[in-house]
Amino acid sequence: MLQLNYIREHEQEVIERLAIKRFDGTEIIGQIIMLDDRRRETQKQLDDIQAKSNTIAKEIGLLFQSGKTEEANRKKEETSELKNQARELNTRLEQTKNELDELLVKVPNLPHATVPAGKGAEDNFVVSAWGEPVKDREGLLPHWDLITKYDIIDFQTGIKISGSGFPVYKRKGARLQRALVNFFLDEALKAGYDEVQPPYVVNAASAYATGQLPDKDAQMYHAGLDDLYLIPTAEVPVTNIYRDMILKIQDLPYKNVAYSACFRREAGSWGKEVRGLNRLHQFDKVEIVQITHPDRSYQALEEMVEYVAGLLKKLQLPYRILKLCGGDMSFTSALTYDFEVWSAGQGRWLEVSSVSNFENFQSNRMKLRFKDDAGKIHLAHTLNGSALALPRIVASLLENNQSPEGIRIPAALVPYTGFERIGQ
RNA sequence: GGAGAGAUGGCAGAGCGGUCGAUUGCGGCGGUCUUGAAAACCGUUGUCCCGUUACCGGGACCGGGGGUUCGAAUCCCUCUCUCUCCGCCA
Repeated sequence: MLQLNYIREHEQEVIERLAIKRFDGTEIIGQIIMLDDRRRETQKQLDDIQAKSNTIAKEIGLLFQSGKTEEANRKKEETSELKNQARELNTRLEQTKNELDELLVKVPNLPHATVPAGKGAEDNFVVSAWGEPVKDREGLLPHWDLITKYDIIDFQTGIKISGSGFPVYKRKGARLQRALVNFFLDEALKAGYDEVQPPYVVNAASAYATGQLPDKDAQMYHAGLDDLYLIPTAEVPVTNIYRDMILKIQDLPYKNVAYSACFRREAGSWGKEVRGLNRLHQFDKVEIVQITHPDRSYQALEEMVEYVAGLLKKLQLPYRILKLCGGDMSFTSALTYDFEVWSAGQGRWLEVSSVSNFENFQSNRMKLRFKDDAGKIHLAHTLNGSALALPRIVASLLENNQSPEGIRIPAALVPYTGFERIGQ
């Protein structure tokens, strides 16, 4: 969430920047400042009363010790009124804090100054592109036909076991999954990321810290008996490693990579656009996360974008990089680049990665800070990116590399798959 | 799942109703000594909120929440977690 002090000191600027994200902050920002004023005022009054009570309590203690019981008892009576006042103020303070918090968590992150205005996906800005998308679809099959043809991914059996969106990967399909995961992890290690294996279920505090709660709870599977959420991305558990921590400045940046299965309910987003591997309830992803100094986060973002681009080049998949417009950005992000690969059999671009800088929006929620050389404490910046999500990579690999002789595996992946071709 | 014990500052570990934000040790930082280092000695060492923002002042925090009391790290209730034993088990 945004920092209160920043909101107070830059009220107009905050409202203007939120408008880029198509969020009308005129009313809520005013309310937040008003509630914070009330919070401060109440806090001040409460502190004063506590100070008085503390003084009297100490005096009573001394009186008892010196045997002046009568005087002590007289003093006791003085405190009862103070106690009532304190109780009242405390209740008001708690209420005010809760109201303030409820509003604060509804305000999205401010977009970076370079984020273009825009309504939705159609207004995203194409930053760069690489490779030659095959536009002639003559004789090319979409991946949902290819997986049946070669019997490598089985949606029907997945439906029997779990439901739609939970495919069973078989034979070379299963081995391709494992190969991609290992390839992505090894590449990240080479690029200096530390590998971690996080839990796949998280508590509410973790989901709240990265911004999945309170807004997007309908997108997560929830294990009600234990009140745990299945992770929609490894971003959640990996970033939460650093929750409530004060890091040493010289240890920054922290760079982690994690493979995990990801679970998404995708409530209300099913349709023909999302056939086959285009959208699943369970999928595999390798995620990179960085915790950086505020002065270095945009440099880190560029580095992460370069890194993801390198992966796609090694896989020889034509891609383009989009800078998301305000209207298409996520709630928590300050700047996001999306990667899309060309899918020849469907004749369209598929989003395979999203790389974002959250600045201190997540850090502020999760109290992720660092101490500088002077001993001062500041919020760190958090970033993450998919590197990469498997299903659409697989879709694109299958569709782009199909031939009468089968599906050709890109050279960089062959050491991991142990085969060069799917099919004959 | 059953029985018992516990949760205190970066770590270890005292305190069990009143100068306790907390003894002490280790670690960290600064200094004396030394050609340099080690050792020794001296000093310093948490976070958050509010006011002043040079200095400083007030408040809160001893796992979370609630209660008793003039006053709680200390007593009571409750939740969570950890450890030991038993059970179950990859």
